[in-house]
Amino acid sequence: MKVTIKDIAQAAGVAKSTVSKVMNDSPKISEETKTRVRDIIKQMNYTPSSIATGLARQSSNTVAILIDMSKESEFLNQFFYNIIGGVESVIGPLKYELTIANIQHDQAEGHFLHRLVLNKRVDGIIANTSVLTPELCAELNRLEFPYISIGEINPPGTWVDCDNELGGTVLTGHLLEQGYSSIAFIGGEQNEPLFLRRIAGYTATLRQAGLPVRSDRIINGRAAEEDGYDAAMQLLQSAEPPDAIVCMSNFSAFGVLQAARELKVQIPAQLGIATFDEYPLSPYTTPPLTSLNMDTFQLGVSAGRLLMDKLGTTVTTESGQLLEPVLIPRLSSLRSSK
Amino acid sequence: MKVTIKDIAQAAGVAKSTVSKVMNDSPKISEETKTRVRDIIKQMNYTPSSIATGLARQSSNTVAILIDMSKESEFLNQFFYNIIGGVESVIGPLKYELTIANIQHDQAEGHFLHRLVLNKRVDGIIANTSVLTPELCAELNRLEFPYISIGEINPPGTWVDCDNELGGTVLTGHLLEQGYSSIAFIGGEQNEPLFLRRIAGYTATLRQAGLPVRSDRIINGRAAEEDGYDAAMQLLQSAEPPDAIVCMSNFSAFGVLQAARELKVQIPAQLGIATFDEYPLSPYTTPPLTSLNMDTFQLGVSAGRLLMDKLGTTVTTESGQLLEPVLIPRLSSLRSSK
DNA sequence: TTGTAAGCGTTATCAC
DNA sequence: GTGATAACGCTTACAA
Repeated sequence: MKVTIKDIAQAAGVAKSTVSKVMNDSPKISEETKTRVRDIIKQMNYTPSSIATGLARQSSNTVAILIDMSKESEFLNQFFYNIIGGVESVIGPLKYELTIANIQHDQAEGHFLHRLVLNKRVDGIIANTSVLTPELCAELNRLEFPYISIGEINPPGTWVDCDNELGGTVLTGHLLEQGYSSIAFIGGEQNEPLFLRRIAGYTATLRQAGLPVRSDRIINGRAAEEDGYDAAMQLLQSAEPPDAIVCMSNFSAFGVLQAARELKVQIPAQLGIATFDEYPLSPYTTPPLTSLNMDTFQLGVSAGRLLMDKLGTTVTTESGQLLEPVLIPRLSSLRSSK
Repeated sequence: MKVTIKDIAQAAGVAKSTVSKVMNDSPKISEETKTRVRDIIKQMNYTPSSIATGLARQSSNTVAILIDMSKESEFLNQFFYNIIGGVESVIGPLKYELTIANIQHDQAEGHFLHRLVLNKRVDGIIANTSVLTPELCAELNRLEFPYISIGEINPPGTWVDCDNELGGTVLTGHLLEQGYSSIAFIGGEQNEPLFLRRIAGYTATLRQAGLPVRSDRIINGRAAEEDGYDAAMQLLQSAEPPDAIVCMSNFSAFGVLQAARELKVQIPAQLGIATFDEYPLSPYTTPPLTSLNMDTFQLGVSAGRLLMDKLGTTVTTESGQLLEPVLIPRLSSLRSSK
C-alpha cells in the first residue's frame, strides 16, 4: 500500500541511496537520472516518511510552543493565539512543524523535558517566563537545547518581549500631552515583572515632566474589571482625585469606565483613561478606550526567527529583542480637540 | 552524551528487547528484573526516543489541527484557540501531541496531504469545513486516514458542530418571551451554511409562534460592525421598524447598538438585541449584550474524543455530535423585568 | 556518478 | 522469562 524509498529504487532500477540523493537534490547525481527518478516519484506519488528521516537525521523538524493551560488567565489570553500565528508564519515556510504543548499534565515523568526534549520530539522550544523558570532554563542550557523565552530571562538565554517600559512612557506621555497632570496607575500585581517595567516608564515620565510620583496614586490589584472599579472608586472619591488613569488592561479600564459613569465623572473631560493592551473590545466601550497595542503576532515572528537561527536555518534576524508598542488614541483620553 | 536503550541494556546486563519490554510494562517480564532495569533507567535518566518508537510502531502519536491562517477572519477567531485547548485536554493525557498546521503555505508539493498525511507525520486530523473540502474528504476517505470535521460534512465523514439551528431558536424564542413580536435577523452571508442553519431556527420559531417571516426583516451582510450598523439603520428607519434584532455576531450587534444610539432608540425598551457568540466584549457594551455562548472548548473536546476513538485509543464517546448553545441574557433584551 | 552497507533507536517475532 | 535478530524507512560514509 504505502510506497517507500525502496519501491522507488526498484522501479527506477537504482539504489535507495540514489533516490535519497535525488530527493535532497544532491549535486553528485546526473540530471539524467534525477529527472528519471523524479518522474517515477511523481508517478508513484511517493512522499518520504518524515519519521524515518527524522531518525536518520536525528531531528524532528518541529518546534513546540509551551503553554500552561491550567492558568486560565494565561490560556485565555488571545495574545498567545497571535504568537502562534507569528511563529508559524516564519517556521512554516522553513518546513518546520509547530506543536502546542500543555505543560499542565506534566507531573513527574510526564514533564515536558522528557516528553519533548529528551524525547527528541522537538528541536526547539518557545515559551513565556511563567513556564521557563530559572531552574528550567538552567537545565535547558546544560542540555544545550535551543529555546526562546517570551519575556526577559537571564543572560545565557535568548528572549523577546514587548517594551513595557516604553509602553508606560507612551501612555503617560500621551495623557500629559492631552493636558492631564495628575495621573494614577492601576491594576498591576505588586512584584510582577510586567508591572514593574510598566510602572518604571510611568514613573520616569512623570519625573521628567517635573511632576511628583505619589504612591497613593498607584493602586495594585488584578487586571480585572472589579479591581479596576474598586481602584477607580477609591481614587475618584479621594480628597484629591486624579484627572487621568493609566490601566494595566482593558478590563481594569472597563471597571474605571463603570465607576466614572456611576460617579457622573465626565470622560474625557474630567478624567482621561489610557490602557495597556488592545483588546477587541477597546473600540466598543463607551467612550472607546485609548489603548496601547503590543503586536504579539510580531512577537511570535521574532521568537520564531531567533529560534530558527539557533537551529542553524539561517534567517536574517534583527538583534534587538524589544518590540515597540503602538498607541491607539481614542475618545477616552482625547480632550485637546475640545 | 545521549543515553539510548542500548546503554541501559548494557548497564543492566540484559538485552535491548528486555529493556523495551520493561518500558512497556510487558507482563512477561519478572518483577525482579523490572525493578532492576527501572532503577537503572531512573539513574541514567533515560527517555526513549519517540521518533525511533514512531518508526518502529508506524505511528507518530500526534494529531494536527489544520487552520487556514490566510483567512484572517478565520484565524483571528478566538474560537479556534478554544478548540485547540479542548482538543489538547483530551489528547494530552492520552500521550498524543498536538500540531497546528497552516494550510496556507501548501502549494502543490507542500500540500498538507503530503506534508502531514502521506508523510506519516500525524496520525489524525481535525479541521473545519472550509479546509476539509468535499474533494479532500474523499481523498482522506480513500486513504482511510482518520479525520474529524468541525462543521457538518457528508456521510462517511465524522463531524462535530454547534447546534446553530437550535441557537436560532433559542435567541428568537428568548426575544418572543420578552414580549418582542417583530423580530429581524441580520449579518449572515447569503448562502453560507452557518447562516442557513441559524436562519432555519429563527424561521421555525417565528412560524411556530404564528408570526410571519418577512424577507425584508432578514438582512444579509458580513458579520462586521459597519454592516450591522447599516442594516440597523435601514431597519429602524423603515416604515415598520422591527422591535427586536437577532445578530450573527457581537460585531454586528455593536453596529446595531451604535445605530440605535444615534437614532435615539431605547434599548431594550423600544428595541431588543440578542446575538450569536459570546465575545469577551459582550458584557461591556452599553447596554451589555444578550448573547448565545457556543462552548467551543467543548467542541474541541468532542472532536478530540471522536478522533481518539478512530485511532483506537478507547475513550467513552457520546454519539451525538451537536453541542447545545447556552443563552446568556443581559440587559440588551430584558424588558420583562420592567 | 552510482551502489553498498552500516547506522539511527525502537519494537516485535521467535527461539531458547 | 529472556535474548537474538529482523524489521521500520531513510541518510551517509565509503567503495566501486
